Amino acid sequence: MIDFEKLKHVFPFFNQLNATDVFDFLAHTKVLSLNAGDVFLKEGSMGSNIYFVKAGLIRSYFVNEKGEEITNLIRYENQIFASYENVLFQQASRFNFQAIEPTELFVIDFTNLRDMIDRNSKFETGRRFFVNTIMAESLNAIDDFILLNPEKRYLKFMKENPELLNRVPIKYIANVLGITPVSLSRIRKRVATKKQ
Amino acid sequence: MIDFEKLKHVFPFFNQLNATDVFDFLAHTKVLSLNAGDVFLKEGSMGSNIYFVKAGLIRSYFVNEKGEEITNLIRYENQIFASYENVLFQQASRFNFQAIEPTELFVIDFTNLRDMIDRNSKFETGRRFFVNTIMAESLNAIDDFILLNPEKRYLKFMKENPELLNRVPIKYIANVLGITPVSLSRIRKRVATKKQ
DNA sequence: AGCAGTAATTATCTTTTGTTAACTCGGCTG
DNA sequence: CAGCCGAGTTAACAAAAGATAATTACTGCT
Repeated sequence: MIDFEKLKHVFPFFNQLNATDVFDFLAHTKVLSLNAGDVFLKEGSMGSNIYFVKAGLIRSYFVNEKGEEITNLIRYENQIFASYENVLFQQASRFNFQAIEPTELFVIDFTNLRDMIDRNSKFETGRRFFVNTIMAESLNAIDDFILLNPEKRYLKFMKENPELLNRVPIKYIANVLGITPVSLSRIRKRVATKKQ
Repeated sequence: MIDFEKLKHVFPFFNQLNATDVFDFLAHTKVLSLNAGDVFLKEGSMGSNIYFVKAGLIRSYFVNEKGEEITNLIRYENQIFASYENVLFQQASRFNFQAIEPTELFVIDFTNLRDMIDRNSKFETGRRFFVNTIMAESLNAIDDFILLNPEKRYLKFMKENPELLNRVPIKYIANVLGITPVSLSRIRKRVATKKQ
């Protein structure tokens, strides 16, 4: 079942919804249950889904010219994500999306959401929240790349996502930080010895 | 005067506007004329303006703890920008915005734009275009930081903005690329000698 | 023209990262 | 249980970037 308390925490606009609104919302959502390793959205595929992580952990990645998988996004509980190409531009997804752990996702079809918005303006707040959240994250990420060196980016990432260290391969984190796994390993050692 | 042909080129939704729509739009825009060096939007200030560069060139920057100005955005003709904190979150701008050359900007108050959208749904297309454009740029920029090393980022930047080299101090470009001006200078030398 | 101030390059040295490969450690499987 | 495989660390070297300072190139100004 859906944990509405968490939803309210994450999506402020939920507080404004009455029972009818909630029913309306639920009618347009699906739940997707995944096993660890499942790729549920493939590079090249179309769609207009927005995902909300109810439980578990996913990553987005692609395969570079050397055949290596490069992870560019990690999402876990109470976070929201989408294939931006799909949702924003009606284009094929550039990335694969894979569950890292057993994962439960809410799936909201953005096209349906648009219908809902037309019928109920309260949902507009939710849509805007989604877009603004992604935008804010993206802009902050860019500023971090401009401002911080890899070590500082790692420290900030760990501060903001302390639990991830035990849940994903470190090489995924290295990818997201824009450095090699070997270099991250050295940074981690450096940081560990610095602390004492 | 406004160059509608250019506007149509940059903003597809303009093609859908009739004379009345255009009049409506113009009633909510202002033109801002700036001299080189003018700071027209200061860190800490509020507002909800979206800017369109009619002519000239601007940058966004902030001052770090060492007192150095760090440029994080450069915009020129037919590009659109805003203080995202202002427009998306009704918060104080984190950055200063300065004209680098004599510059003419269209200023569109986003609050007014919202009124316009309510009265005329065609403008919704324009609003979405603005948001999607910024979003796409941001997401691409992040992928570039993850994927490309400084040299490749520089080459890509120059390919996409060939004219900028002669119009802004190179150190601004270095900032945007997330490297030091000294390092960019070396990269430029390396690239130049490689070519022959 | 001469001067001043800033930008850009170059030089030198230190630090960090990339690359490749070896090695260790667990987990998984036949 | 032995063997395998992948993740993570470590090592060694090359390449690149940061920091600082000196030098050169430009621009604007009087």
